[in-house]
Amino acid sequence: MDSGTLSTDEVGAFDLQSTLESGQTYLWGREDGSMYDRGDAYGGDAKYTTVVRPENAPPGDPLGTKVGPQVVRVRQIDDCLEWEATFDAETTLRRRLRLDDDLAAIRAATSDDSILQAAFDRYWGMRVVRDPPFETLISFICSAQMRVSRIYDMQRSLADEFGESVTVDDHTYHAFPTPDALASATESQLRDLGLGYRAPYVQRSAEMVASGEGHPAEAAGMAYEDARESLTQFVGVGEKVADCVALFSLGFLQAVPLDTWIRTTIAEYFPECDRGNYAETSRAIRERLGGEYAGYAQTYVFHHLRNDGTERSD
DNA sequence: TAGATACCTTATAG
DNA sequence: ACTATAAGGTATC
Repeated sequence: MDSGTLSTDEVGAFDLQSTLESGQTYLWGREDGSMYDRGDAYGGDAKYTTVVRPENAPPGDPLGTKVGPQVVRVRQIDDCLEWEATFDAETTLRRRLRLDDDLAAIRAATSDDSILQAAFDRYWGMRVVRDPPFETLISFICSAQMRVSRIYDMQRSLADEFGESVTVDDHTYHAFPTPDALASATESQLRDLGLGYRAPYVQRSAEMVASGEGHPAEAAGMAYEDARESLTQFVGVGEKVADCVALFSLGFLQAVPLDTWIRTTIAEYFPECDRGNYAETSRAIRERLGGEYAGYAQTYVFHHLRNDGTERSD
């Protein structure tokens, strides 16, 4: 196993638990098994694991020289991010966790509204993630009308059932399924995993990618609103899910997914931004929150409201 | 083209 | 215990 460390001196403030347990990514698991278990506790120094595929690596990433699924584990001890992996994972971690983002500059470019500043203060160091496009597409197709903890369970079930396995240190992990694997699944098999009406959406969208009809990564080079429109070609993907893929995978930091939480926030704090339809409301709240970094603002507000809004965690 | 409705499943509130 | 409601919406009519 390779290993290494990254400190805040190198990458600025970061908060691993908030980054990985804020409903942005469903590709990591906690070694203690309590991912998204509220109630049980603080995972400040928990160890997180994910399985990555060499074919998802950008040019120059040491990951790209490997064959078959690879494993990365990370934990945060105070100001230090410690990792161990079956390859030299620093490049991958910097990219996937957006460790090169200048958080202070991003915050400075967003609005000074109290709700947003409270979220920044509370979870300072949280990063927007940059997950692989296909994985993100499927995860957020599954997210429709679903709680975060259940979305996570569903992705875990998909991986266990259809993903390639890899064993490290006597522990077996499963990679996220390939487009081929999910395209070959039947609706009935997917319903058995509890996907409900999302089952045919997942199968058909996977089939589109597997057959070459389209790929979510193709939207990366487009102008933001064209990218969002393009992503809705996939079955089960409307404007909201398209924004999630744009933000959490394709690097469109201006994307603000209009979910139930942000809609509540708009009604309460920014009623003038409600323009009656998705596209116009999206533009208004994007300009209001932070323009090119509005998606970062949304991610902080979402996590803050979901974590501290209605429930008492203490 | 805008608006209403059905849709799987499960955790939680009442 | 039992029912109603809502959960990071979308497709269809």
